[in-house]
Amino acid sequence: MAISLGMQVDRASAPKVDIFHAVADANRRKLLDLLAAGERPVQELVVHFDMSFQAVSQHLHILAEAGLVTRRKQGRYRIYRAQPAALRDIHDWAGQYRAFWENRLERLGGYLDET
Amino acid sequence: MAISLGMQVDRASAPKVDIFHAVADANRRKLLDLLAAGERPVQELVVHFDMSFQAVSQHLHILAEAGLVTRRKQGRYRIYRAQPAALRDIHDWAGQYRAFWENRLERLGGYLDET
DNA sequence: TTGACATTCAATCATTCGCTTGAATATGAT
DNA sequence: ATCATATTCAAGCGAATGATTGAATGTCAA
Repeated sequence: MAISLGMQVDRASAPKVDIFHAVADANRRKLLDLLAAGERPVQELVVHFDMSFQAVSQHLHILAEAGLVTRRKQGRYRIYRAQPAALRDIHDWAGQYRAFWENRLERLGGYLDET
Repeated sequence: MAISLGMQVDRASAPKVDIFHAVADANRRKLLDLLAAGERPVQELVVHFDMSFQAVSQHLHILAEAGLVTRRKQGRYRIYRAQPAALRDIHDWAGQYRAFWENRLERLGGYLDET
């Protein structure tokens, strides 16, 4: 596949922001949900928020630093794409406690109180 | 069942703290992990942190407000117990993106860009 | 009763957060 | 060239966060 003209990709490196923190904000979760439906320029995301354009941009920046989105420059647009593979960590972490809501177990693992 | 002497239970009501926020802090996640092995008094939790006793107490307070732990007074101890059923919400939310890390799909749902 | 222990309450403080506004940069259209 | 568009950069601000310290409360032990 040839390289598209005027196209440049910012690759994700080592995440600088903790994903738990990135996802703690409801607006950022909403952004991820919107992007899950398909990549979008910032413009199309902003309309879903009652917030300034720049504020949305800042949230996207944080998501990018957490490795949850990547962006691609296309003309004067920045097209953001969801990259939520990192959410697997969160999924797995929460999944450790599955027994608590499935079987109403009160304890996990093999530990016992020795008091 | 008769009421145990010197025992009192603080029941969880409607959570006042968002679980995503409660879990955003690494120390609080560590507390949950410790408590998953079995209920513990604050004292036994503190030793695992490089932090003042009171700071740990504050974190436990936040976890309690999020409904992720309950506490029981036993003598002069406060025994905390994990109640991480609410983590199911987080687990389910992150699970929405499962396709991203399982099949490397780049899009979820039925949405398409109509640009 | 006196004192040690376990925990919370309360005040304080530096840092971070989420947001706003205004300037800067870059691209496309005329 | 000029101007509008799309987005980021940067500075500032009030509010929330995470921690500390000291005082207060309650329980056990001598």
